Amino acid sequence: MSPKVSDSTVRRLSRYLKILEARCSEGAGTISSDALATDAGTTAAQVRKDLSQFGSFGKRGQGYPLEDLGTHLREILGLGRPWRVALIGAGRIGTAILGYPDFRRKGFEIVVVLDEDPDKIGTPCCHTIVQGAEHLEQTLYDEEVELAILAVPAEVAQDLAIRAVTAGVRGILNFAPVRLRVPPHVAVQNVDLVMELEALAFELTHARDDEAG
Amino acid sequence: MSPKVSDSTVRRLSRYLKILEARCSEGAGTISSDALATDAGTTAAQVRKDLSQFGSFGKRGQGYPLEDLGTHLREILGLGRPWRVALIGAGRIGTAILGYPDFRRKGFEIVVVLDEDPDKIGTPCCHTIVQGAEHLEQTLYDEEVELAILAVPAEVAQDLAIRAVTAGVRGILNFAPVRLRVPPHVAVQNVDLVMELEALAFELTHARDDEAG
DNA sequence: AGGTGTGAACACTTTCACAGCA
DNA sequence: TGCTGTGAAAGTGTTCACACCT
Repeated sequence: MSPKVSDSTVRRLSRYLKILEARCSEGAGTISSDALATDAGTTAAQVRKDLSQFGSFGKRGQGYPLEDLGTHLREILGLGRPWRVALIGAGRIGTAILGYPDFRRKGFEIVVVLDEDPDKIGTPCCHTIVQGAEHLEQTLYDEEVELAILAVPAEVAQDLAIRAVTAGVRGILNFAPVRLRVPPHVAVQNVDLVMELEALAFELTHARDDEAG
Repeated sequence: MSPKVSDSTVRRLSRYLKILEARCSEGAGTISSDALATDAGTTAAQVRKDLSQFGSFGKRGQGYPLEDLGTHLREILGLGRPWRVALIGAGRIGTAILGYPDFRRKGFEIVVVLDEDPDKIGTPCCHTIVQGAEHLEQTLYDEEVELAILAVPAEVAQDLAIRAVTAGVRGILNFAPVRLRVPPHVAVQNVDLVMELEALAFELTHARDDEAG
């Protein structure tokens, strides 16, 4: 039933859903693959291929029912139920993330915030109180945390990742610029800002060449 | 001379460079494609293919000279010279970025910080003073800014992006969850944290299926 | 032997084109 | 007629295998 879905497809599904939600609030009832493609910055054929991997959600001659497709996409992406998330590291990036309202809106509930800094422990931080990291395993296990956001210095990232996995975490969003070594059943997504800037630098440096030809 | 380089290749080059720099400080003189691959989480053949697109940097039977390859990679990625960067938006994410020391280390100098909040304007913020956004175009032009980091609410992102482009910016690192419409010569890299979490949710939701078969 | 550089094979993704249903 | 769903074609990225240099 699930014949491997590529990462790029998943990213696009995510984008489609956002577009649907925007249109839904405008009250339209249906959307064509062409319109979706334009908004998402891809092609109509791509949209149809992506969606057809999971079922036939459209009506020929009409397009896709907005609300219906939205529900399906949420189900496909695994957003049909809330996810319990731990934020590990309440430094600059960590607190920035905590203030981000979109997470909760999409069903990602940050139920634990951990930090090693004694000054931060006990501090209220956006609905939650910062806890120490000594009992990380127990806390994450008790709170039934499934996802962890790792916003800690590179030196301690690997250690904390393993401890989180021990506590039952199966997915990690990693902001530390290191390649985490985790068991195969654990999913990791890396966010490396320096790498993104380097990609920009590369593109701009080689722009002249591309234009020629 | 430059026959299109894929985005994944650029990301890997970035990783290779980081590994080289780490090894360089340990004082080793040479590294094999196999060792580089292991550290980078890819294959030896992939490493050689990636590098061979830009030249022959290795010595058969020995491997790649550490320092030499590092210099080449920096040159390839466009890190041979510093980049002047503007941070647009000094909110939570903006200030988190500003505190990130790795940017400067890699040659990305944040020379301007802009925000619309009157309370923030004039405030010192990590070596820089926050300026108002009214004269964005003039300021960015005067400071010869080439890259912009957009850390503002989604509603104003598109407008500020265009204004930055008008001021001569050719690359944008965008944190707002919107698809920016910019002229074709402008490079955009998006960082959408909700999307990353959704990718994790998808993977975990479909994990059972994958293991079967 | 040891390890790079590279064409050829393979796998995966995107685009095309059109049959088929409303 | 309009737009979806999909096999087949084209395009892109990765892996293999081996010639070749030290």
